[in-house]
Amino acid sequence: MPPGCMRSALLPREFYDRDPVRVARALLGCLLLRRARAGLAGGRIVETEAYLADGDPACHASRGRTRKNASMFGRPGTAYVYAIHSRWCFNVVTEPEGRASAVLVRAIEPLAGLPLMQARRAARQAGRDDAALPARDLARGPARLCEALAIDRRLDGWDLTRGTRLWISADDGPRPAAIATSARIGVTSGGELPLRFYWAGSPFVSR
DNA sequence: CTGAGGATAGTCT
DNA sequence: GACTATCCTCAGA
Repeated sequence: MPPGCMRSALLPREFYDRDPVRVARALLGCLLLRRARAGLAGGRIVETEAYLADGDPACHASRGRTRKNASMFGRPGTAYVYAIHSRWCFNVVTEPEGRASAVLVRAIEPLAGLPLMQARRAARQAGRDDAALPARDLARGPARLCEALAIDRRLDGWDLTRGTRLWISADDGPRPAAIATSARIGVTSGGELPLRFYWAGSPFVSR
């Protein structure tokens, strides 16, 4: 861990209690951390996407509450983890409880627990080459990120402000010199809204 | 009970 | 850029 991590501060609930676009931008540069029995792993958030409570068909809560998206309706700072094609995606709930907006964390720059992340990622690809994956490929993309950090449905609904198991900290390390914007990746409904944000120039961004 | 669909990623052209 | 494996949830009958 770089020195900056030592002075990192757990993000309070108020951080998440605002519109998802602001949260998505503010999360760039923050540290996503995961502690499990196997050890600590995590890194710097470099890519996010916002999903809006109003007028956003791509938002999972747009057609009301179901068992699957229930945690989206929870307090700001709650984790929303869902599966697509047998892979996991990790979101942070934003705005006051019941609004059901969120930010999808799409990629991190791995900083802590690289061997652990490599082992987790290699496990799925068992049978392929034995070479360890480069840091760049450990957590580039939402499903890869969850695999590297061992995030699955057991963490759906987890309170990120607790500061255990899975949490996010501010960091006084580098901040993005520029935040790039684009349409969200893979969304079939919701148009071309510029709701994807990423650290311009970072090699750890997906695509 | 059945079928459609999905905020992916790996592979091929 | 296109194709698709693969599986869980949900809506509809």
